[in-house]
Amino acid sequence: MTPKKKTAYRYFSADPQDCPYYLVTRVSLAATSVFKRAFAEAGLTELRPAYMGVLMCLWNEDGLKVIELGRRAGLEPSTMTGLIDRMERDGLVTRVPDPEDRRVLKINLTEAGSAIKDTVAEKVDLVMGQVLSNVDTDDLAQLKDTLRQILTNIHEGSEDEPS
Amino acid sequence: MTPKKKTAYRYFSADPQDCPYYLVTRVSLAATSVFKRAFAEAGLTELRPAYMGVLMCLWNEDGLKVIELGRRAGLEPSTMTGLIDRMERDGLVTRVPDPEDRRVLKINLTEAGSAIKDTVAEKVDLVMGQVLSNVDTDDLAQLKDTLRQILTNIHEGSEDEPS
DNA sequence: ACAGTATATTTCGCTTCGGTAATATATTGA
DNA sequence: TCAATATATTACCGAAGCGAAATATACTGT
Repeated sequence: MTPKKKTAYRYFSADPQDCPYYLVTRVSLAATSVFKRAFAEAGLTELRPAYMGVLMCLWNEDGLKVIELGRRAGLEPSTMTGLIDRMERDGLVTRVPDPEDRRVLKINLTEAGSAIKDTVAEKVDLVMGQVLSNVDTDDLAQLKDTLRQILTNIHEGSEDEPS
Repeated sequence: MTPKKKTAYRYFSADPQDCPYYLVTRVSLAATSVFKRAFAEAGLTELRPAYMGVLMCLWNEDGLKVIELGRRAGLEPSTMTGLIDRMERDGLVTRVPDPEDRRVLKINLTEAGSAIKDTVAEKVDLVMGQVLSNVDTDDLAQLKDTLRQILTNIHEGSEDEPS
């Protein structure tokens, strides 16, 4: 009946709203924008969205080295350099040489970096609450599970597979 | 019993794996990386992940103006300029002045830009299939719904609300 | 001891994105 | 007609990220 099978793409769609990649990217960028504005409005001029990941790691455990911070925040070492540069410039962290291993620099919170913790935590929680309004608990849990599954897929796919 | 109520954050968590913002951002960047490598391996050296949104719009309807492309791809006009610059440099599109309105430039696909459609569609479908393996249809639909809801929340929140 | 390898960090170049301001053209109202 | 306003695009700047290569230090086996 069908002389030539029509190419049936499962994921390729002309409608961006139907493309998971488009949606994920858009949400990521839009959320970043929201955080940026929220911080500015709260007078947290020294705080940028990208700092959050690093700060949350350091509030939990101060003095981590660059690589470890990158691992926890999901960023490449080369990305960390610029990020730490800006955070240092903005007075949130300092680089402290490690006497035990002269290759490593430990990243330490400054007074200011420690002090803003509660303010930031409140603001982040508030923003997340707005962004996630009308998303019930189950759907949120489901969202996180699916995203984690996708990350697993990607990491497995990029591993060296033996012959 | 509890003399001072402990601050119970609903979303603020020290564990990135539990933070929706972290997960969404990570998936977006990781997926971009996968596309980049896949295109390189397929010999599509002139194609970068960011081009996909624009190309998909143009394959659907050629000759759109910059602003309209940006609206459909979810990008600011100022972002479009550099993107179109690179796409033009890489031989995928051209800027054509619109005689009806001398402010606008219509973006047209080149021969090369049209020609790669099928190759790209196949590759994208393949990559998406790998990235979304172990994610069943319902979960994927749920994921998209939730992400769309979040985008709606963000856009509503940033609208000018009357006094 | 030392050559080879591994690890930590940086440097450099590039992409991708947003925000603000400038420029050019259209449109509209008085 | 012409001033005010609106729209389309670009220019410029900074942030944020990746990847390859360079540099410095540490470790390991012989």
